[in-house]
Amino acid sequence: MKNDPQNAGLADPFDGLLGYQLRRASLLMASDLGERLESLDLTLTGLSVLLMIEANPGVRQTELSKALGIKSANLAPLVAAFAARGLIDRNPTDKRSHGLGLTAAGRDLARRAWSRVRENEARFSICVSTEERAMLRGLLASLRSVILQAEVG
Amino acid sequence: MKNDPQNAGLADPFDGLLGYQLRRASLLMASDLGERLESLDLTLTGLSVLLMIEANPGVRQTELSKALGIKSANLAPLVAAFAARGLIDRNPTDKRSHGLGLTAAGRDLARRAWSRVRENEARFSICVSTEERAMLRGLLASLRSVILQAEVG
DNA sequence: TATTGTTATACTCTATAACTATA
DNA sequence: TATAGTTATAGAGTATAACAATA
Repeated sequence: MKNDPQNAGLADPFDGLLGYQLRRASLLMASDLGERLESLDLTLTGLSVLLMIEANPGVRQTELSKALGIKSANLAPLVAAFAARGLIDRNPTDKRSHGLGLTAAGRDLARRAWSRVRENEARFSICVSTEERAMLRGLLASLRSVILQAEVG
Repeated sequence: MKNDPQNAGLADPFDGLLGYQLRRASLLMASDLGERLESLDLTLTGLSVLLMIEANPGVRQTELSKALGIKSANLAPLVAAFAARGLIDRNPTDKRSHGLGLTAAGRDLARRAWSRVRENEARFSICVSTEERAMLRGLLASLRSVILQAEVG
């Protein structure tokens, strides 16, 4: 595992902070998954794009951009690179947008990527009971509701 | 809040994944805190450096680098910039290393930064009961033990 | 020889602004 | 006018390699 911080002997002033605890846990799992994806030539962001297209065939880049929290300006080169690798195809909807879908090669890569994702989940899921997992999902939903509330109100 | 993903109408293939849930929650809180720190001219990384020095006066850069998971090559310019802003001083220990400490200006900035951190925690902590927070801390500890076990064994 | 700190450099991710073409 | 996609560019963060000074 790359870059796991070790607080050997130092006081950790962030230990009680929710945001810091989330960040540490998130970075640990992301680092492990990132390593598992290297041999597939996929980054975490690339993975999210690939699997989101797989789950939503015909999706447009603007929709993808909103769903993944990636600026459309940053999504463009990712999609272009996937197209260049023969992983996705673009079927025109109107003359300014395309519906994205996976090619056979793209579906095959997605299948192998899912396998790595399951390995990653399995490695860490032994730490988390079913109840804890449900709690996490509830926490995330609560966090997002706080945001939506602030933006609308 | 910048870049909060909105899965409007799209299937979310990652919804059940622990790593993805952690990532989403972590990025939400980090984004909020990052905005609160802008007016103090602090990034999240800069904050962690400042507060770690505050909690560990006399710490050397190598120790700081290990504790925060920042390469010493990347810590050097951060520390230099803080010194240039008059926030930290460097007291020589031997002739190749210095003990880092906060100046009066640094302590004042740390005080204001802590206030922003508490605002950030308060905004989201209404989502999390004391029991949930304890579970989260336990989860993080479990995750890290999985890593240490794999590295040693 | 190993350690501490530094410089140089490159790559990824993310952000804004400006642009083209189309609706 | 607004939308879809793209290009250019800049700022963080992080990675490795090479280096000087010191232990």
